[in-house]
Amino acid sequence: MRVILTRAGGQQAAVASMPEPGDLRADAAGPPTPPRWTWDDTNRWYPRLLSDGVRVERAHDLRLAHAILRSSDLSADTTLATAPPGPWDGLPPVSPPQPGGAAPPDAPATLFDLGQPAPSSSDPDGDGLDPVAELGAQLDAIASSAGPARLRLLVAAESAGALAAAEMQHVGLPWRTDVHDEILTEALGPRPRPGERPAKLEALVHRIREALDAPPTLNPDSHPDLLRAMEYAGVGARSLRKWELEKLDHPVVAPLLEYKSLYRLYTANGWSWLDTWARAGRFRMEYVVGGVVTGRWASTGGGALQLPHSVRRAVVADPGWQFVVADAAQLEPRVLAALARDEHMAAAGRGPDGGTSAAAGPGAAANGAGGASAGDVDMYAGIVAAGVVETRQQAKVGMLGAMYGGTTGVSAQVMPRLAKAFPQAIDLVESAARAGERGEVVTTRLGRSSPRPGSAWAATQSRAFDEDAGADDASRARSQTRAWGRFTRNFVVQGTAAEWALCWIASLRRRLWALGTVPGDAAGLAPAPFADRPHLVFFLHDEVVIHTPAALAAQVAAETRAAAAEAGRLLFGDFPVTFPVTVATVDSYADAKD
DNA sequence: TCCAGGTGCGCG
DNA sequence: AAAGCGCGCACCTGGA
Repeated sequence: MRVILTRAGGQQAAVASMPEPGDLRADAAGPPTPPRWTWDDTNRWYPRLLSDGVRVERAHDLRLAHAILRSSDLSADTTLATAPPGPWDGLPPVSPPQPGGAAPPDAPATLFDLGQPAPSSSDPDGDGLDPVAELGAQLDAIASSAGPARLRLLVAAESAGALAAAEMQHVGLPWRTDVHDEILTEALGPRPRPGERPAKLEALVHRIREALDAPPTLNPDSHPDLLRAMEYAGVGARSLRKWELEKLDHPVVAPLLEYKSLYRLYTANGWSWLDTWARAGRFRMEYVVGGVVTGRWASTGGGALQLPHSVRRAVVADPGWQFVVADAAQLEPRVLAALARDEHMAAAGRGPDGGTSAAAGPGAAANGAGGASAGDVDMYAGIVAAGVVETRQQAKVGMLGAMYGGTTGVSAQVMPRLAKAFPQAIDLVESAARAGERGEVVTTRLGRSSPRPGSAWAATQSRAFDEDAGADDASRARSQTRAWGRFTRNFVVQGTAAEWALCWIASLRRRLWALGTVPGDAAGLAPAPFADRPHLVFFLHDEVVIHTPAALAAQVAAETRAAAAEAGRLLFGDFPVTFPVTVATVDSYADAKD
């Protein structure tokens, strides 16, 4: 049974899909399945519900699901995918409201008027965005696809991710502006007046000019300026990259490297960042769910996914609360092992002894403050123990090379040994690369497909075959071909890892809610509906931060591990791959360093 | 004065 | 172009 709810006046429609009768029967013994809210864009509706203290358990985000189903190889033959481009294609995401900002013009005063009769379809704005028709088309596309179960899970996970993202935006990341200011003052000197450099930067500029014997007009922020001065002084640098400068032996190198590092802190996460982004003790980032082609999240505003380690000291839990910081250990190689169903590689991931030790299971003990416990199931150590390579560093660089397409250095050296030990895993990434080189699409475990190369790609390829094509035309085409192969090679791994992470947080947010509130009166500073409950505050590809009443920290830690195991089962069934999680219970994010 | 492009670095 | 993937952001430059 699907119940359609429209607000009074009907300018906007939201659709709630109620449990099917079968679901109700299956749940007869337990609590009823909560409704799945279906809407055009989670960020149009959910922030307002959260402001009213309402949490939504399940959702179906039509915009996100459309993007997946439209391009998935699994649903390529469906009506939805073969239809001409429509209004749901390329729909820009709704930007969530900023706290204190004006309500968006189309924000409804109340979400629903339950007295309204349910329409069978709705296109109130006449913009072609009919959520009822679109939901029907999507459910049909999933059902008639080549992988209904996979796509159903992917759409559910993507939508759950949208809920989690909106919730994290709602509560914000606890941020101590006073601690941040201390960090800055310590590194840069006191906050400068507008238009002036911080004292420590100014001193470094003088040292740089001195070392180069350059005039006071030398602007260290101007690359052409600086390169010219360095050439004149005979430094011999081709660029200003850190790794390049480090190779040089010249008095300017040390102050210049220090200047670049501090300059970065000052411009990217300095006082003006603080003024703009850390309001009222919280950093409210805006996640862009599905913002990366591979399915990873992107972010906009404040560089939320690039918070330097040097300022994480400012992320401090509220009084009486703690952070549980959980990190999926060696996520991508484990995902690769499972994707390829490579038993030997999966066994290496179960630890140096192949997983026979009791500590290797998902039940590995939760640890106390500052501790971490995934070290004994280090996959790279497992690869060394299996005799594939000599050192952990070789294992790590080799695996990264396999997944990224490295062709030189250590990664190229150890590749033959990896290919011999783990033929199925290496075959998988190699065929993904070759498919990309042929201009073909590759697809993740749950059905997200890579984009096709753009028109410029084909143009470059055909130019290489012109009669008057030169050697550089050919080499340009070849390098472009290889680059696209590296992209598709990585896509299957990064994209499937992103799916694992979506399932992880989807499971986790459900488990955290189920932990309930703490006994007694421990309402914290977080807004409703999370004021007295553990909740997610940060997500970074393979890492989560949970803000929790201290009394629940141990249970939260256990749930992060259980959720990781559940994510593994959802994606890979009973294939014996493990996803150990490094967990730290801390007062400050900086104390969770891996 | 605005904008695209290049450069470099933060994160995973 | 480091040795290979994916991002966001700040700055400078040079042209409109």
